[in-house]
Amino acid sequence: MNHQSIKIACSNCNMRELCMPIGLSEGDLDRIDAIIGVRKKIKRGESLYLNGDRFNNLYAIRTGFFKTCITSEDGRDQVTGFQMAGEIIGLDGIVNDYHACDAVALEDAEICAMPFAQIEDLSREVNALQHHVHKIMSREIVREHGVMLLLGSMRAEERLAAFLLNLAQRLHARGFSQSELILRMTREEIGSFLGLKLETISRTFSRFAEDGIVDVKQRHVHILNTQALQDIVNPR
Amino acid sequence: MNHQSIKIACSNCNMRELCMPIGLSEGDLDRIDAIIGVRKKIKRGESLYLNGDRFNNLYAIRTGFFKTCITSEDGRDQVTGFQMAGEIIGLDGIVNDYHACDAVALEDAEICAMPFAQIEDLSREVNALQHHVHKIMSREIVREHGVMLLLGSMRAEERLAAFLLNLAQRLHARGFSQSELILRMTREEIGSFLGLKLETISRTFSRFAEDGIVDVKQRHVHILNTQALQDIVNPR
DNA sequence: CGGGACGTTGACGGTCGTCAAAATTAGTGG
DNA sequence: CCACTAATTTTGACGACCGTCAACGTCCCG
Repeated sequence: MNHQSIKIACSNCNMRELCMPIGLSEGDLDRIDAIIGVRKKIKRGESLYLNGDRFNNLYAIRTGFFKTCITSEDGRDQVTGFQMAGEIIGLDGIVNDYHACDAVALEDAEICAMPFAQIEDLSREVNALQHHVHKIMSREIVREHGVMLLLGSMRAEERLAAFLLNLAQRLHARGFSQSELILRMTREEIGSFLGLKLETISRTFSRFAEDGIVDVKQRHVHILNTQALQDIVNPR
Repeated sequence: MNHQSIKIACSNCNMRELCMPIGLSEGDLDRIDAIIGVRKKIKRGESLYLNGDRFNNLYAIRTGFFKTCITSEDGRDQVTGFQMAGEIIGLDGIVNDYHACDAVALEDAEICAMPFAQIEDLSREVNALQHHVHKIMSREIVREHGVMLLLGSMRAEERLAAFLLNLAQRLHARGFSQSELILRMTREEIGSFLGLKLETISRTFSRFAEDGIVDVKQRHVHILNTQALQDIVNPR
């Protein structure tokens, strides 16, 4: 598999500052580079792993966009998150050695597979890596607390406003526009994540558009009034 | 502070198999014992930590019952979980060095404070401890996925049935009855956790009682028909 | 024994889900 | 490149579920 000319390495990955600890020495960075196993392309619609798959790797997203979702016994579906470049997925697999959700690419994507056993080995020697792994997991726990607040106590407009602001903020941190974004997921997937039906998502988008808060053309969203969205999320 | 006769040690803690990795050597267990800093009593209604508090410790619950909750800027409240003996809380603080939620005792409780810096130090040397910490965090992530499914796609009856089954199962794992339990939290706190209002909790309890599924007297709950609860959660 | 917190129940209304149909877009194969 | 089908989105009408408001009942603790 040596047919690519570009060296695969965290050291020259432009997502480094997002998924790696900062202030690593050259040597330590090289050691981390060394445990990146496979770099793989995932086509839109394909899954990186499925519920029940044996857990071996964490995955760093290099490019592309994923959703993670769980399905209950009786077929209920819940999107638990949307992940973009620089984010780490697969943490759900650690506890039982089997993945507890599906990770599906919403657009063509590239990931770096990082064998978790090697991460544990190396993090015993590189303190910054150890702490970084802990922070990533803690961040995910805190993020999910926020989703619980959203699902447990917000109305449809508030949920969608919070969702849009969160997406825009994360995209902006990656160098994209603060106000223009392309949704990589369907209304149904947004609804599943937000605990609403796709019709409600569509209607709420239409209402935002009527109110001049956003401009929506299918999956192209232009946020015209960020403050208004914030006011919807956090009514004084 | 040497006024207690009983030695405080994981080695003689009856919650050990719940909060410690299994198969540790005597020596390793002693080393873990050594990092347990303070054992503290928390009275009902008092908080172990609050949102914004500096993060220093993880806490193992020896006895008692806690809730964790977050409050949004505009005063919305969300209970993110209920924790009982043998469970670890405080993981939310790792990512930013500040706690991101409140932990409040719902009955008089005792906790062991474990300085996280020392946990990281020791887990570099004791592989089982390192992996155990990872598993605890991953378990919390997976648990929260389940809560998201509940909040995002279940109706009131289903949520309460799932909640009761979960509580009963965890209490049973601690040697209590499978079918009888005492709720340590108010209807309002149950409602906050389940994304429902307290009146809905009360009404749903009444409906379960009418149907002969549970016997409810204030906070005493007797599950008369576990299968019926499971059928409510997972309709065929 | 009294007061406050907690719980129950009823009536009513709003938000969002359900069902349905039509419009628009995306994807596929000829 | 176009035709055709499938998938997605929008919009409307209606109803169910749960929230809101209110009153009352119960328990606990000082």
